Amino acid sequence: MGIFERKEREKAERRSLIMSCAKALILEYGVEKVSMGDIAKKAELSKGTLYLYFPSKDVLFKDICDEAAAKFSEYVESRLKESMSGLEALKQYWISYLELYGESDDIFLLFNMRHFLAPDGSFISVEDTTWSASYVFYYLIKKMIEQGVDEGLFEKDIEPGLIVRAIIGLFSQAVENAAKLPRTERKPDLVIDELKTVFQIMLRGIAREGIDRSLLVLPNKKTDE
Amino acid sequence: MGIFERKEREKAERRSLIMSCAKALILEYGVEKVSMGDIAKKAELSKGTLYLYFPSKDVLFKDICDEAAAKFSEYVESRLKESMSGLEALKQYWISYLELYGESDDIFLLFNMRHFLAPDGSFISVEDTTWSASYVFYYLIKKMIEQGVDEGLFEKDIEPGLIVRAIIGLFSQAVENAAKLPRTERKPDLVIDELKTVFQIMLRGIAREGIDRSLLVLPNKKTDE
Amino acid sequence: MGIFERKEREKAERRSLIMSCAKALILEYGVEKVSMGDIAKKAELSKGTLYLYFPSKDVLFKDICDEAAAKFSEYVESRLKESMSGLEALKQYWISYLELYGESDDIFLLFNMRHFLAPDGSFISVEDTTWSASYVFYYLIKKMIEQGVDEGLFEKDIEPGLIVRAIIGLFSQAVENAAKLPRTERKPDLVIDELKTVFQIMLRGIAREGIDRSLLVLPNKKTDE
Amino acid sequence: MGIFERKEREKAERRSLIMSCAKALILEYGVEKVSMGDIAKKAELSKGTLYLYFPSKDVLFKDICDEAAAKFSEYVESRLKESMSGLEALKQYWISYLELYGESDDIFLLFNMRHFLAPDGSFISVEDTTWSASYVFYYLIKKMIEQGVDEGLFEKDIEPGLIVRAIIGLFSQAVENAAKLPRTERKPDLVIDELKTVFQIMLRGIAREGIDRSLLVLPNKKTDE
DNA sequence: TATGAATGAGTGTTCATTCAT
DNA sequence: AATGAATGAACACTCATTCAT
Repeated sequence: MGIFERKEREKAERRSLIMSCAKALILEYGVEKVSMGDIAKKAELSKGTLYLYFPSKDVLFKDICDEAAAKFSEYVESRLKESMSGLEALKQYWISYLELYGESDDIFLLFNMRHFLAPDGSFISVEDTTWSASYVFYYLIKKMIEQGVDEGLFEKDIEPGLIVRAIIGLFSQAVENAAKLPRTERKPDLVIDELKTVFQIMLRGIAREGIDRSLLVLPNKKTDE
Repeated sequence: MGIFERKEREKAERRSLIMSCAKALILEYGVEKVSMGDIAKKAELSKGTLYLYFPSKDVLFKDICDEAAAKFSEYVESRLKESMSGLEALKQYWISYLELYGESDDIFLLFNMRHFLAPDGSFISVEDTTWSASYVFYYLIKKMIEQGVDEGLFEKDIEPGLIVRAIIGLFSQAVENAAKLPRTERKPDLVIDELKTVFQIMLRGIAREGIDRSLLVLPNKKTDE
Repeated sequence: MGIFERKEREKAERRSLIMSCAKALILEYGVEKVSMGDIAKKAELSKGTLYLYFPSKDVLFKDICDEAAAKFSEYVESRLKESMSGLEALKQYWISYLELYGESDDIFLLFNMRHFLAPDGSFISVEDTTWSASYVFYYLIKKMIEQGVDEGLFEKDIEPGLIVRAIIGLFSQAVENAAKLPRTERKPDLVIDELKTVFQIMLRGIAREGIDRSLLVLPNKKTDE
Repeated sequence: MGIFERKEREKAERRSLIMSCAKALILEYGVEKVSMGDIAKKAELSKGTLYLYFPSKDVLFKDICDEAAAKFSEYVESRLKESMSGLEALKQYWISYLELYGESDDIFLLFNMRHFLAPDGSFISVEDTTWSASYVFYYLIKKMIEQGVDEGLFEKDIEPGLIVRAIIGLFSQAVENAAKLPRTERKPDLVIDELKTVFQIMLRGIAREGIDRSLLVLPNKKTDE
């Protein structure tokens, strides 16, 4: 009975090895430039073996994307509390982003690969099958905004879905642009600053008239409130 | 004396034919997927002929992009008046967008191809050489926003460059996502609505506190003042 | 009656223009790198026009080669006198070579293009149809050597044809190698020196035993005897 | 334990198959005319497969050349003895040439491909990096000649390097010209005879005055000394 | 006669995918 | 399960030659 489990575990490990090698290469060279051969070499496996774990390059890349999305979702969700207001949740989302951005490259992949993997219009409808994990992610933010609306912080007539898509889009862009630079030239702080500013502008833009803007200021690393 | 002109015209027409076939294919399948062979087939020309009009694929694509950008720039600029306030100019920009969006696909391409042509981080710096016509375009909006700041409409501490990049980014996304849909499923009105909403939110977000939001409402097709 | 002649003359001039443009390009870039398009551009003619004067690229190149050979042959022949001994004739050949080498590039082409144009073994048999002018050229030297044999200067049992081919081959190589260098780096004097040395060695090698080697020394620019 | 070796052997065989197909085509049609497609077809492999064994056309051709040069060098070197005089060594070189010429086509390629691989003037300087194996080959002969000079057989004032280049050049030509003929019409004996004569003439030409020419006669197949 | 736009087979090279082992 | 050799279609680009004008 132990043998089967070990096999399963080893299989999962291989799968995971392939994915992490692929991720490393994508981050180094960009999605378009990475070939199955490159991944195989990096993973010290044969090209054929890759196809034992993933039916195609597209699926491999999609899975990477999903995993990153799931990881981020979990990260955020684990830090949310029932008692939080919509705004607090959004701020926590931002902090999670900041933290994960510093810690791991997954956040990069999550947004960087969107164009490769979402060929059917995520701006118009993220609600589709290919996003799977991202789906959860999308709803997470959407719920925060809806809660904000309920709590009277945001305008009643906004479409939360649309806002989420815009936000995700802006985040994606920041990452993509950063990713296009040679790794050494990336200035994470600059990207983060820009993102923060734009995020804040979005929040202000959807806030009810008369809301005190100082409430909408995003924290820098830890909520200092 | 007419013969030379006719030849010139025919040449220009072929050039234009190639460009429009390329555009159609790009809109249908995305920049990355379109090959010179595809374009040749669509234009019912030989591959070799393409190279009579464009020295390389890159130049062809760049020309398409420049043309679209130039067209839009001109369109907007021709409708701007010295006397306009920053806000009025921005509204006029929006109207031009609306009108051109209905008329031609160029606006699609303009944004859709950004990734192909600006491989060095336009979010961080749109100010690069490869954008040429887009360069003008970028500064156009930037000036409008700066004027708005001067006129006391927008917050003094915003970075206009950053805002422009965010706006351009959002527009690009909308277009890209629309472009990814099978042509038949595209709902232009939906895209326009989304865009309008997001644009308005951005404007609200950068507006000085206390500014009457009804001033920032974008027109639907004609300025209703 | 003048009209026909003028036309003929103009035709010949065009032909000649094309050839000289082609020659210039061959000398600059090497035979393999020159295309019909390049030649047309240099001659300020259309590609089509080239085909009015030459049925194919091969023929054009062959004609260039023949012309150069003819020119050299004439040059040498015009300087030969009935009264000359075989050795004197050979020395005169060498002088002609030297002089033409300094004056014009034809000598370059003559040998440089051999490989392009003589795909049927000139070492084994120069006596073939494609060489035409070179044919004369070949026999010229052959006769000199034969005369040298008759005069008791060279060994009786040598095969003059073979010797000629070897000599031509060595000259060709020198030119080819010089031609491969960027024009600026060519050191004509070096090539000439090498050639002279090798030519002398060949003469010594075929001279009868006991012949005074000082007789076989080639002049430097003018026979100083 | 045999499986790895078999794989290796098969791999080497394929590599060798590709090389020999390429060689056959080069000999049949000339270096310039042979494309990767041709080679693939001849080897009954796909074009892609060729790139499994050689990273580029240039490398494939260079490898062929190197191999031929190495083979010949080895062949000659293995037959040389410390005790040999310069002249004996040169005769042994000639015998090796004769023997290998009869046995394999490599000798053909060695010289035939010179133009492809030494684009920077081997007559002027064979001493360049691209020759690799040929480099050894060149120095081999040079040393023989230098030894001959030391032993008082050859003139003191000759430049051995120049002589080697001339000799190599003549050998190349013989091969090239032979190669240009349709295979059926090649008369190896004729070529060999011509070459022998020319080689002997060169030797006589550099021999000190008064040296007995009968010493310089090259053997026909076996040293008859 | 002269043009030059058009052709189309050709070049070397890459890579996702398959399959016999 | 794992391999990696083999494939073949795809890529951007070139150029000698033709032909309607």
